[in-house]
Amino acid sequence: MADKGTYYLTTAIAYTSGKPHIGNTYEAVLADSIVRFKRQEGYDVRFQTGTDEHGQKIELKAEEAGITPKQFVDDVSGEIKSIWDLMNTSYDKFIRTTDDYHEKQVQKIFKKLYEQGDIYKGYYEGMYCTPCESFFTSSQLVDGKCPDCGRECQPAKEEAYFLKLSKYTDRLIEHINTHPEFIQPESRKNEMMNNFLLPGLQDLCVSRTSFKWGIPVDFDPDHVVYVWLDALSNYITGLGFDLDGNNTPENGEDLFAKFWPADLHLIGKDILRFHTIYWPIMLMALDLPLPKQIFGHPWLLQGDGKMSKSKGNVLYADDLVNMFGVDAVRYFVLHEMPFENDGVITWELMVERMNSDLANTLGNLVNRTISMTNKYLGGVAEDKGVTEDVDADLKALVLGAKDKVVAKMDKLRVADAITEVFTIFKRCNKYIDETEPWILGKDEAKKDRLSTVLYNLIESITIGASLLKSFMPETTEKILAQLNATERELDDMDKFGGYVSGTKVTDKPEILFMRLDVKEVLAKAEEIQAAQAEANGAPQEEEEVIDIEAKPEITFDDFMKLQFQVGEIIACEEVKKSKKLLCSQVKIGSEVKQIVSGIKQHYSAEEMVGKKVMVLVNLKPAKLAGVLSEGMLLCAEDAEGNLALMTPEKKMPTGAEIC
RNA sequence: GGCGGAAUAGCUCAGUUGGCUAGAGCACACGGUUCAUACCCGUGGUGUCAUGGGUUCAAAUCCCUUUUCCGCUACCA
Repeated sequence: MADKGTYYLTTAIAYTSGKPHIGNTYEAVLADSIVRFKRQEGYDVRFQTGTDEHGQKIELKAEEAGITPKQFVDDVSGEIKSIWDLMNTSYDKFIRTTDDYHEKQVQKIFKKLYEQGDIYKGYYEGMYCTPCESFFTSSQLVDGKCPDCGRECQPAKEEAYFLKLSKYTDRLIEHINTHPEFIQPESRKNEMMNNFLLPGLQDLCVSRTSFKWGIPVDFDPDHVVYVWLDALSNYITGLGFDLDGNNTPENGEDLFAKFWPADLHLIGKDILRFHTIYWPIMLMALDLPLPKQIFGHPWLLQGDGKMSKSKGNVLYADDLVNMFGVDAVRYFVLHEMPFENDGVITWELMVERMNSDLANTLGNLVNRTISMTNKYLGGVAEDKGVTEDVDADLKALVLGAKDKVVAKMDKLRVADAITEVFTIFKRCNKYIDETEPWILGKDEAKKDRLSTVLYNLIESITIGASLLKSFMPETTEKILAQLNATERELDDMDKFGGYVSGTKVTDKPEILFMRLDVKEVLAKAEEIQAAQAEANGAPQEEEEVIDIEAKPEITFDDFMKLQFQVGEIIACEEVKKSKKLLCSQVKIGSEVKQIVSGIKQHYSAEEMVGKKVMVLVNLKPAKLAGVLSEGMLLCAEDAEGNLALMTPEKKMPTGAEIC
């Protein structure tokens, strides 16, 4: 096999705040199928994945669980690794951002950038929510309030270190413009350019003092390194990179020298900005070469309703594998994912693909071929050279498949590549109909033709199964074992006839993929959902309790300053410019007030009309999204941010005082 | 609000620089077949290619109107 050079691929490192669902798992499988194919093509491959383990969220989760952050991330990282293993991903390196060599290099990088003036100390200004201990930008606020808890935020500032981005912006724009393949899919390029690069970048905050669970800034111990400088560096620290040039070799090899720059960073489309702007600038500041390509893949979404842990309808890889098997799940996530748009996953769609593609087209083909070989030829198909016109068409298609798959994979069109492989199997099924072996089998004079036909089939399936290896490695093995064939190298796929004539196939063909009944699968899925809901949401449903931060005590006089009345909503419309606001005309006594509320996601304008609600009447009028609001509709809010309007429990006239 | 993208068969989508009767898969119907996991093969669409207009010998493909959906909008990992 030709030596094609090196190929270094990374996935994003998974955040260890909880068990990854099938959407996260997809990325690992996609990456795996790409690197497996590269290996098949003859590249010297390095495949790195891992976990991102720092941050405030983890500190809080660990505290909730009553364990140390390290214990917490050890558990979750282990779970993620075991899912990656379950999915048969062939990573060479599983990095953790709590690994000591990583932490050490991040500290060195931080210090160097500080010393050369690319990182400076300043103040991080923003809106601060005291109970949540979180900073937000003004654009993140919802109606001027904390997006997490809905309470007022105060302008505040915190000492922080910043990475200067402006210095490298022009170079980055130049790089992006001269390397059209750098950002994939290309449509994302515009978003980065128009929203960030061209208007000018704000400097990036790279340290925090508000929590401790992070890599300490060694020369300023009040600070921990914040998120991206830590997380993104994994791509080089995982190769043994050392800032002073003393790279740590692995098995005697300097991997950084060998594999950097990366050929592909495979990430979700939501973190493209960090990989196409901040990471390249960090590398420029370190005077290191930029990765060759960054591909922001689309998401795999749940079909029926939003994924929610409390509903118990989150799909996890292990549940799917239990139901369908590893390769079927791999096939599904790879096949169902279009290139630029999000894909959909449901139990029904899984069953459909499983039955029609895997059981019917592929599994049944292998099965019928082997059973005919046994039935008519005692399990031994020989190439007797008795050909007919139909053979040429079959051979042409089978031999042409490799180049098509290669072309698709070069463009990272993995779903299309799999489809190309399956055209082989479909063509084989047609070939059986064209040649009708069961008729040949009845005529002793046609035995040589029959043998040739079955040989052609076995040879075609051998090639098809070998091409399938990157996507469904276990299936490839099973098929080849049943045919007693050896795997065909990619370079040998331009010749027909590699299968050793006269080999005996298995006399006990195993079913590769069992057909499934949709109803049975859905019934089992419901059991899984119920179990999940019980594990995650049951206590909440029984009796959910919410504790909120206590506000300072007020006097009765303070309370009496507030005027609450029953109001009737007589008209309501959406505020056009806003995603969250509804504008209501509220009749309070004989007066009508206009009130804007952030409840569009919970109530439609139509259903608002006619409701009697609790209104804070003497609130100072304010403009929300340019619309005047003369009061406030009061709502109860649960932990997930769902709102419920307060309405009088008995019939009350509009204008009635609430006291 | 700003920038960008998309609207094609019941469903999911292909349609390269404008050019032969607009395609694939799934689903559905009918026919064939029986080696096989009730499987496989064949046949079947009058689709206003979202809308209205324009450029052209020729437009799903280029330009403009309108409508609807979607993405991004900065420090969230």
